[in-house]
Amino acid sequence: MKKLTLSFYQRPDVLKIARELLGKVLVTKLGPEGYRDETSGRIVEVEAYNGVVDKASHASGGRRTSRNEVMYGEGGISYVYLCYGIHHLFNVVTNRQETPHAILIRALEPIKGIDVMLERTGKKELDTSLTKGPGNVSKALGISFKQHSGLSLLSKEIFIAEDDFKLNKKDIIASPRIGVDYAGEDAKLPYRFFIRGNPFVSGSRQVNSR
DNA sequence: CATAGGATCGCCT
DNA sequence: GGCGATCCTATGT
Repeated sequence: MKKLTLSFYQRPDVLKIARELLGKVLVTKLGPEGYRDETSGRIVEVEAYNGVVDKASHASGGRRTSRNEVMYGEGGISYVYLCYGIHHLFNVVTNRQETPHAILIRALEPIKGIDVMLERTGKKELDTSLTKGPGNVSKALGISFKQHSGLSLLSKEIFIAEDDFKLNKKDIIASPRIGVDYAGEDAKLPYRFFIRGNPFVSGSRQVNSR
């Protein structure tokens, strides 16, 4: 496995990067047990947020607050925030400084540390709900907004790597993003990408466009 | 200072 | 498919 480099994250096309994140492996090594608490999973569902011109983005219209400030940083860091008072949502910041592109990681297929993930989520056995949906992803991997927002994705605590897994382009499906109805016309943009037929993909409809 | 609402989830019917 | 949980953040006075 090799870590993705800054040059991967700092490219200008957030849609392309989002597609390329499918099949990569998100790894966290967090908690008191250090490396023993390693958890990882293959990314099977993402959503791209295209900066200031995207009404669904927290950075829409150049909005800049203490919460979303890290979106304006260099590509290759995390943006984690609290949603509905309960869920921590993990994003990858892309592009260069001052261009607030981000990609929400919505679902993983668990690879390592399933026992640790079960412990963190209070579940008894592995089923697809363990890492299906962005709230569950963060919970299983131990990611929280206070501790992990703005962290470098080249750090040893949180990073994304690639192994020899290959994904056929035909198995990538695009659809509108979920839960962004407030964004008007932009809610219809096909900025959600997922791996066809993967059981960990969230949502009831696996709508096909592309 | 007060208030409304959210890039969700899981349980209920 | 409907709804309550739960709390931080943004915004307005």
